[in-house]
Order: sequence, then structure tokens, then C-alpha cells
Amino acid sequence: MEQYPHSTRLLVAIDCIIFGFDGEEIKLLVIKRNFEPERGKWSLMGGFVNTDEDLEVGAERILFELTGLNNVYFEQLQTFGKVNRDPVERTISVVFFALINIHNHDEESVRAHHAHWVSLKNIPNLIFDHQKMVEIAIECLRYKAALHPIGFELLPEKFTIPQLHKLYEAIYDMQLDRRNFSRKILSTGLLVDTGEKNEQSATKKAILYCLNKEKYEDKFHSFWYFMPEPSA
Amino acid sequence: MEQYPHSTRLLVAIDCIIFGFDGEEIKLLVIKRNFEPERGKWSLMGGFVNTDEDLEVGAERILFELTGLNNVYFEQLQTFGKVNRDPVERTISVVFFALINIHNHDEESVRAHHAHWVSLKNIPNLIFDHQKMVEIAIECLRYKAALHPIGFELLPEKFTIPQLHKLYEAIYDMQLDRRNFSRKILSTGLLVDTGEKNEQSATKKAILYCLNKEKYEDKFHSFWYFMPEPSA
DNA sequence: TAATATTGTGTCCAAATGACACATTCAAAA
DNA sequence: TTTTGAATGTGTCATTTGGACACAATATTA
Repeated sequence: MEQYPHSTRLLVAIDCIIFGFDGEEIKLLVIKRNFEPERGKWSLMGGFVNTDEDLEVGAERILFELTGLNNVYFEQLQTFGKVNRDPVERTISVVFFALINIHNHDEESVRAHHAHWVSLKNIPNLIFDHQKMVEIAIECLRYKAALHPIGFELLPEKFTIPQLHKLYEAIYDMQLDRRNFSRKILSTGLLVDTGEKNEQSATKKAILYCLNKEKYEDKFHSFWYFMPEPSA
Repeated sequence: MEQYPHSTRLLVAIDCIIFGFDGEEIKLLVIKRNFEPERGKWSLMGGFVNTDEDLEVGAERILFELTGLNNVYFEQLQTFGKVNRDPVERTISVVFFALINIHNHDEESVRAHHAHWVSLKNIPNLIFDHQKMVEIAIECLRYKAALHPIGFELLPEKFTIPQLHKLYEAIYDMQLDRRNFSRKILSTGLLVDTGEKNEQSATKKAILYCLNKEKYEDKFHSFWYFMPEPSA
């Protein structure tokens, strides 16, 4: 089967960065490795690419294995290929990052993998170059969330503006004026008032919104700031 | 040496998307393959990753091989891994995109590789999934150029505002008001008047600017639009 | 009923943006 | 030498957006 004879074949892995939002802060799902090398240490969820499997399919498989979820938002982040990143054997790692609703995952399989949600402000030491991967993923999340409405992937289908506000404050780790934020979000036309209110609240109940699917699709790929809007 | 016994090793290639700007439009550097498969067809410049070589080093090697240039701006774009993307044998391709000053490359080695600069509006059929790679690279260029001052990588060290203006019009394939553009660019403080003028011009000679290196480094990573500037 | 925390909406002013006009500079034609 | 035309530099003006901040409405609990 080897038809490019003079080239070396390498191990190709997939690692997944999984973000969730618990209402207060962004969390990262990490596992405790139960295999060598580095057994017992913290790590990202990963696996090797199967021979007959596209990269994205592999990522879906691995995401499903840990969270029990299909159809979650994910995208390719970057590929890590330093020669000695895996001390056992040279391994290229294609890294994906996923955004999930933290309350939807399958607790069973999370327990089975000894996985834990950790705060971004308190990430344990991770094996290999996984620390760097997470750093880059956070940067990417901030980057994309500023330009595209991906934040919603971290919230339940119905959500309030205060929830959204806390989410963005968590993503950027900074305070955002509540009133200006509200005005800006509403002006996008992405939010639809469901007529319901958040009954959980102990004080004034906030309006529950859902996404305007159409505008969401539209805006997803065109959220420029530098270039003038393609108005006409 | 194979210490993860049950996993398959795959070929890992690197492909390079090389953009240049000829003063009128953005061009892509493609080669005519002189090896099988698909000999004689148009393709991106690429190669296989060497066993002892980081991905970025491999990209630099391949960029140098074709252009004779070192220290050019490049970054990882994405990794393509569809099972059948290479009909000969499954090959993962890590794609990089580079921005170079079109007048600086080594004409010798470009000729030796049967390489040509083609207009983005007239890209020939490319092998495998290279077409898709280019599409994504153009999107990425537009994305990044809107947020970070990377356009300058395509221009000579000294350049005029009209040149810059034409560059951005070319990147986005749209008309931009000359006067508003000028105001906006100048307001960034990135441009330094060299005191010289463009002697080439047949009409009024435009001021030659160069980059303010310090501000360039600063602004490079912080060009947000959604989030308020970290003012204090 | 009052106190408290949270949520929704608005105002104000400064800064940025899009649309557009005019004066200046240079080479080549008249 | 003067005129012409194309390209360049700078400015104006009305509108929109953005940041800072105030106040009223809602719901629970004391």
C-alpha cells in the first residue's frame, strides 16, 4: 500500500478542547489518563485517527465518546507537530475545539473517563504540549466570539440577556457594561423574545430569548468590523 | 521504534499557499507538477514532512525551496485529512499560507519548478483538494487583514497610501473610498513618513511611508472591534 | 409594607464613519 | 510657456455608534 516509497509515515492523533459555561465561568473538560505514558496525569481527551476515518469524523467520535453528544459545535484549531512533543514516538496532533452546553453531557461516560470540568483560572498541569493547545484555544474562542455569534453554543436553547452578559464577561475575563451590552446584542436582531421568563430567578424574572435561526445563519459568516458592511 | 502498537501511521504532507500582490491584484503562486500522480497538472507547492523536522520548519523549507526567501510571513491555515484526498495513499496535508513581496522571490527557482503567479480571479484547476485549500486561504486572508496589519507583508518596505489602498481593494474585491481609507490608516499611527516620494509616478508623487515597527508589534495581536479597547 | 437585588430602558456626549468637495502636484500635450 | 488631466492630500458635514451613567419596574424576603 505504500506508494510514496521514500517518505516516512507518522502517527496522527486528535485532541479535543471542550469548553463549557456553568453560568459563572468558562470551564474546560480534561481527563485523567488511564494509560501509559503519563498515566494518572491530566490531559485533553484524544485518540488516534483511524485509517478509514476523516479527521472531522474522528473528532466527532472522540467528542461523542467522552460527552455522549452528537452535533455539537466544533472546529479545527491547529495542528501540533513538534518533533519531540510526544516522548514515546513522534506524533502529529490535530486539535479541535468544541463548545457544548455543560448541562447536556452524559455524566456516565464523563465519570468513566475520570473527566473533570476545570476552571480556566485554575488549569492543572497537562501532559505534553496540551497546555499550549489550551492557551491557543482560549485565544481562538475570544477571537471568534468577537466576530461571530458562537457564544450561544455554550448556552441552553432559551437564555436571558443577563446570562449572555455573564458569558461574555467570562470569555474575556473583563467587566462589560450591562446596559451597553444589552443594547448591542439586541441591535443585532439575533434574539427572539419567547414570551417566557426565567422562573428560576429570586428577583425580577428576566426575559427568555432564543436565537433567530435565519439571522444566525446569515450573520455567522459575515461579522466584519474593519470593512464596511456590504450594504447594497 | 513503534511504541503505540495498534495505531496506523500516515503520510503527512505540507502544502503552501503563497500570495503576492502585483500592484493591481492578489496573485497565487502555483506549480506545474513534474512527478506522479497528476504530473503536468497545476498544484500548490508542497512536500512531505521529514521525520526530524517540526511542521513549521518543513513549511519554511518548502517556501525557501520555491521562492528562495527566508523569514517570510506565514502561518498555519488548516489540516486536510479526508480519507481519499490523495488517490495514491492516504495523506494528511498540513496547509500553510504565506504572504510575500512578489518582487523579491528568486526567479531562478520559480522557473525551475515551473511555477506561475496566477490571478485569484482566474485560478486554473488544481489537483486533489487544493482548490478548497485556496478558497479557505482567501477567506482567512480577508479575515485576518481586517483585524491585523498583515497587509504590509505583501508590499515593499516603503509604500504609498494609494498602493495600500489598492491592496485592500484587491483583498476584498470591492471599492473602498480613497479618502476614508486614508484617514483610517493614518489614524492607526502605524505609518511613518519617510520624507521620500514615489518617483515612479507620472502625476503627483505620493508620499512613501514605512511601518512604525513598535506600534506594529503592539497592534499585531490586539486589533479587536467587538470588545472595548483595554484602555487603562 | 419596606428593603433589597436584579432587570429593562433611556439619556448624554464624544468619537468614529460614510458621503462628498476642493486644492495641490506633476508630466505631457498644446 | 501655458494648459490639461490624472492622481494625491486634506477637509467638511451629517449620521451613527460607543462609553458612561440614571432611573424606573419587578419579584422575593424580611
